[in-house]
Amino acid sequence: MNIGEVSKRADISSKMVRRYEEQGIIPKASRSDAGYRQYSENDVHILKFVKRSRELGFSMKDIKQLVGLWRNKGRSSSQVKNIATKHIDELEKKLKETQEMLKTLNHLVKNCQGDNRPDCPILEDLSCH
Amino acid sequence: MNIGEVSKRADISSKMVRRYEEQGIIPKASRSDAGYRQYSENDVHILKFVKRSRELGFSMKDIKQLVGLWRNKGRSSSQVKNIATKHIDELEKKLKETQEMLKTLNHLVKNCQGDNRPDCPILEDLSCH
DNA sequence: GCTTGAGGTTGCCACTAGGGGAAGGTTTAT
DNA sequence: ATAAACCTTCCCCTAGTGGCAACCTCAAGC
Repeated sequence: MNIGEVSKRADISSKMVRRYEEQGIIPKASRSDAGYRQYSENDVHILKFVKRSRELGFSMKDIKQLVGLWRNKGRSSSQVKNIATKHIDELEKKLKETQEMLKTLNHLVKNCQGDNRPDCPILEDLSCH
Repeated sequence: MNIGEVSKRADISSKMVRRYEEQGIIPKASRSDAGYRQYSENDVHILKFVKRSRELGFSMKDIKQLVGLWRNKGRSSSQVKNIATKHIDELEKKLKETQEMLKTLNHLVKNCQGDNRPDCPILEDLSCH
């Protein structure tokens, strides 16, 4: 399988497949005589794993570790759980920050007339802190 | 005022003050004979405006427009409101995505024993989609 | 056999909003 | 006079991706 095929099957751009290889997230692909990367069904499976991990917001660093654990039958589930728990903490922090921003922004927008006049509570807030 | 002073007063690194100038977000500073950037109270005010905007999550592109509107007394508050409303929409989209991730992750983590055994529902989820 | 088009290769630049540091000039205090 | 603190520009780094350019290869049609 060439990179175009594996990329279609895993729904990941060829670009990112090469990048994952560079970063050591997926094993180095073997090459054809012409230097084309060659892939197997197993590679599709790994790439789908990576894709699903990205969809859950894991960083590349986390995903590298997760793939390693996935392929290591001697792993402890506690190692996986630790990575996921840390990730949850980070997402919750970001969530709270976003909620704070939205709270303020919604309040400001509600009080802004949005007409032709220049008076604007949004700008007033931004300029006074 | 040199860049160090203005940077302390606005609580923005000197690095970013220079960068905001490059990007046209703040006006180009005049220079001393030695080439040092010179700032006024008004520049501190603009930089605080930028900082507050960042705290509310606005992009640099948005902030450039917001600073322009702030300094333009002929503005319409509707222009400001439009920028803020679009930003709210984007934040809400991100918020929902993060909540979705958290929902899944919390469910997976809850079902993972986190012990010495290799069996792990988190890895099972990641490998099956 | 030759051309054309699709798909592969590498490498470089861009974006988000910054951080770090080198190499060198200036100012200020001792 | 000299050292410390400050300024300048320039380049590289972060994470994750898109896009482009130059070049190579493979398969199909004429």
